[in-house]
Amino acid sequence: MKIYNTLSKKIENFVPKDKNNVKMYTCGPTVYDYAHIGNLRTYIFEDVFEKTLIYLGYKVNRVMNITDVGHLTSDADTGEDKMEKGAIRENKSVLEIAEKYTESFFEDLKKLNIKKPNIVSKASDNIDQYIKIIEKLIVDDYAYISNGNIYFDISKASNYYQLSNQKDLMVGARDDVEEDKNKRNPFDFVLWFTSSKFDNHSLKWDSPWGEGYPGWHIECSGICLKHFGEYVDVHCGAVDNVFPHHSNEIAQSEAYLGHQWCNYWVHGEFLTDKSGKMSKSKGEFLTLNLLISKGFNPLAYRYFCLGSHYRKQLEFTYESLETAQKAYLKLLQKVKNLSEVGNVDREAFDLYKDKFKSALRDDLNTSNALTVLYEVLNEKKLSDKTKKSLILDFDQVLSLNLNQNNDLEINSEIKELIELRETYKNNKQYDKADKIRETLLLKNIVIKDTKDGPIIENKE
RNA sequence: GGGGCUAUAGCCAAGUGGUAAGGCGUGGGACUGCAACUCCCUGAUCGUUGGUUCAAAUCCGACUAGCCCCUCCA
Repeated sequence: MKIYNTLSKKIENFVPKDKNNVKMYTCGPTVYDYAHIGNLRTYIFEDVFEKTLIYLGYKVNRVMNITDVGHLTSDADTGEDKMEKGAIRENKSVLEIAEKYTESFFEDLKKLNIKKPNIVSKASDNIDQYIKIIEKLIVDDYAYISNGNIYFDISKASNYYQLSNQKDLMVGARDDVEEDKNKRNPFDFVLWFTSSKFDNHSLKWDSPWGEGYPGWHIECSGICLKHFGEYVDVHCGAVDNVFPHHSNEIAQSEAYLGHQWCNYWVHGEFLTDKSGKMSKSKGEFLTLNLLISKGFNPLAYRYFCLGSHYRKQLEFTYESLETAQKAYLKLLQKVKNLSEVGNVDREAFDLYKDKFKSALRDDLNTSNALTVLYEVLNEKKLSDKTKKSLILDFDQVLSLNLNQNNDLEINSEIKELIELRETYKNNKQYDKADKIRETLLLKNIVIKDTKDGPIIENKE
């Protein structure tokens, strides 16, 4: 398949190092608060990516980290730990915070039909691994100690600019970030914090450099190296990770390994709103549960994301989500209406499956993939059976629950009501007939009059 | 200040040199007691402006607008 590689800034052929086995690393959440739907967009994209690879015949081994320590708002001495901040906010321990939001994160993934990665690893479970890496980096002179903290020395990494081409660092581009005076070079980043920074930090571990905790970037490198060894095929995240997070990961990992490490870097774009990037501190904090409480189907949000391209910013408005939901429910309905009779036309099946594959193979063009789905649905020459098998096949990647059946249980009471309504209709007693329709609706049953008599359906 | 992205109908969006896919919505029609469902019909010359070319939404330049990153964020 073809995929855009941030490393080369080109669409490239994706070729794993080991034939059909793909090693995929995806940056996970920092679990200090609920995920907002912008965060979730990235996980939807990664899910589609993983499922596409599987659909195309690859075996995918995927690792994701859960950041429960070390993610600071700044390296400077005033920088706060996000986890610690969350704990204070909710008057809970850091561990409780981590547990609570990890759980809610995976609940969100489940609602969006996102497959859980094979391996999920907590940052705090891999301290030994970070220490091992940092020790070697110090020995090899890639890292130095300053004011108790260990920093990676960027001047030693010749490959540092390959990912972001970032050459001019504007220190303190954000007002709320202060410069870390302990660094030799502003690009240097922390590998290990010691107690010199925060005496009251609740999570700390022994290390050769004193009690402390790891920096944010070493966490992903550590977990990735631990599970995948010397090479990883593809590393994903959102665009804001390109610099500094992923640039730093490359620097430290390749310094540690002594050779090139990851061939493909794939990044998802942001979900924005009218004012720009979606964030937890600005504007409405849009969680998946909030959307659900407003009557949206989580999979309508997935459909909304699928309609766009992962490398394009997508602006969220309630209007467009409503449009997506309407289209999604309509799609479900149409698939539901397909009958199971007839045979599958193998030739047509293969033809459309190829089309669908081509769309995905083309840098995950999900929008075109959906178009193929509609093409199948609207093609008059195809039997319902063929359509249904194709659509269910596509749904392995799309994961839109298109396989819902319309198997509604009709008990005798309902049957009688329907028959009674027919009688009223025939007698033109429409007010009574409509009353029955309302009664059934209260039981979540929708009745529709067709040429062949009334049919009933579950209310969506 | 440095780095990068985007700009196609009301909305989402495909398109990577040969005279604009698809979805939603809108309007009209068929069906219906009404409604819903379903079906049919219905719209844009592609931010602006130069240029390259027989031919450009597609390539090049300028401009305009918006967004992102530069140690919180997916």
